[in-house]
Amino acid sequence: MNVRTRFAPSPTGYLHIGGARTALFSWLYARKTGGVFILRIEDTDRERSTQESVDAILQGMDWLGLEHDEGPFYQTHRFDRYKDVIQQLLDSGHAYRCYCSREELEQMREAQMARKEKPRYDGRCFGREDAPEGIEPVIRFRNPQDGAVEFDDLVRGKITVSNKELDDLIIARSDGTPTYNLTVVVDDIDMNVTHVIRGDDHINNTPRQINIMRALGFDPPKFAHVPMILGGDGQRLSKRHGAVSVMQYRDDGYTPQALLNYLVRLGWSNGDQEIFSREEMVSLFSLEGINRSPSAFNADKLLWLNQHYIKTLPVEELERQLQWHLQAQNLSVANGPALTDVINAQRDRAKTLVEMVAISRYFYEDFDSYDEQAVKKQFKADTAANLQVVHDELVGIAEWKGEPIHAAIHSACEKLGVKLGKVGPPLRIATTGGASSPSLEITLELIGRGRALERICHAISFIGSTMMAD
RNA sequence: GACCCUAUCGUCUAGAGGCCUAGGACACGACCCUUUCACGGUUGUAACCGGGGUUCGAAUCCCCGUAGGGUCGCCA
Repeated sequence: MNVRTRFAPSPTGYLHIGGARTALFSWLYARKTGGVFILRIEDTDRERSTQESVDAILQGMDWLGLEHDEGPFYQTHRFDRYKDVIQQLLDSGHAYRCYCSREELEQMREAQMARKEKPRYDGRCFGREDAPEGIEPVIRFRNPQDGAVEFDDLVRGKITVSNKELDDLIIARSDGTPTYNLTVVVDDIDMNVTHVIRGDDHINNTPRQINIMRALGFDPPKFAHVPMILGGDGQRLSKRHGAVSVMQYRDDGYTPQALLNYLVRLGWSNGDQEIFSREEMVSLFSLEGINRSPSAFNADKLLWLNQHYIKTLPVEELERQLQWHLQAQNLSVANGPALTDVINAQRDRAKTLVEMVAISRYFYEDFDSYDEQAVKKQFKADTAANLQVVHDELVGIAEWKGEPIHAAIHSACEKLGVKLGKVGPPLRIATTGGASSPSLEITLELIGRGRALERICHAISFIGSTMMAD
C-alpha cells in the first residue's frame, strides 16, 4: 500500500516550530517512501480560525520547501460529509443526543475532582428517550464500555488504554458543527491516510479516534507520535522562550536549510551525523530513528547551523535569499560591487543574513560616521600622514585588483618604515567606517577605486580637523 | 487528583547485554593560525536520576521509587 501522510494544522496562528517539525517528519516519510503528503486545514472552530493564519501557515510551509502533493483541504468545506457520518453513527446506535447544560457538566466535573476521580462525562443522556424543548443537543459518540484500546505506536511501541478511561466525547456541537475528533477520523478515512504522524499531545486522543473509526467499520491507520519540543527551561515551548514562528526565523536572517537541519535533528538522529542536506534527510529518515523523549529547543545550535549554511550554500542560493533582507533593510546594491563577490567575502563572518546585510553596507553606501571606539584606538597624530602615503601608493595602481592593492599597501609600509599593524587598522576604518572587514585588499577592491580613494582623503581631513581641535 | 508517556554531559544526541576508561555536536575554557573581525586547527571541563532485581557481565532487560512532560473543553 502506498504511504499517505498528512499535516493538519488548525489555522489559529502562524506556523510554529513544533508544527513545522511534525510537518517535516510527515513530509520526509512521504518522500522517503515515495508516498503522498497531504495538507489539510482543520478549521472547524470558526471562532478562532482565520484566513490570515491559513496564509501564514502556507507561507511557512512554502518557505521551508515542504510542498504538499494533495490539498490544502479545508474541513469547513466538508461539513455535509461530516453531517452524513454523524447521522450514520446516530442511526447505528454509536452516537446519541445529549441535552446536558454546560452548568450541569461543570458541576459533574467538580464533583468528580472533589472525589479525586478523573473528570469524565458519565453518559447520563445515553438511551434517553425524551427531547427537552428549547435545548439544542450536542451529539456524543458512545464509547465502548468494556475492554481496552491497544495500538502499536511506531515510535512509542505498544500503548494500551482501558475504555473505562474514555468518556462519550462530543462529536457535534449544539449548532450542528462537527468537532475535531470526528473530523480527523472522517478525513483520515476519506483521504486514505496510512500514517498519522503528529505531536504526542494527541496521544490521548488516539484511542478515542480508533474507537470512532472502528464504529464506522474501518481499520485505523498507523500512528507515530513524536515528542514535544520544550523551551530551554524544560517547559513547553512558547513565546517567552523567544521566536516560535517559523517566519520569524526568516525575518531574523536564518536560512530554511538551517532551520530544517536543526528541526530534523531535534528528536531524530542518524548516528553522529549533524549536517543533512534535504536529499540526505529524505534518504536517511526513518520513523524508528525518532526519539521517545521530549527535547529542548536550543537557539545556539540553530545559530551554528545557520552559520554553517551561510558558509557552504551555493552563492547563488544565498544571493536569492538575501534579496528579501536587502529590501527589508533598505539597501540597494545597484551602485557597487557584484553581490556574489560581497557574499563570498563576508560569508565567513556572518551568522545570519541580517548580519550579512548589516556588515556589507559600506560596499554600497557611504557612511557618515566612524566607529567611535575604533577611532579612539587607531587614529593617532601620525595617522593622517601615513594614510597620505598609502593613498599615493594606491593612486598609482594600474589595475584596481587585490594583488596590486596588497602590494601598494606593503610598499607604503616600507616607505614609512612601519609595520602593517600601524597602517592597516586606520586604513580599514577610513574605508569601511569600522574595525572589522574582510582582508584589506579584498575590501578595497570591492569598494572600488574612486570610492576607496575618496574615503581615504576624507579620513585624512577628518583626522586633521579633530587633531587640530584637541 | 486520575490516566498516558518519558528519563545518557548545561543542551541536541550515539549507544539494540560484553566493542564503554560512555562517542559526536552546540555552548564554554586554553593554545595555534592571523593585518582587523571572523573562518579554521589542536585541546580541555562535563553525563548513564535513585534503589532493588535478572545475568558470568547492564547505560542497555524487569520492578519500585523519584523527577519531568502530556491529557482530562460544545479547542485542535
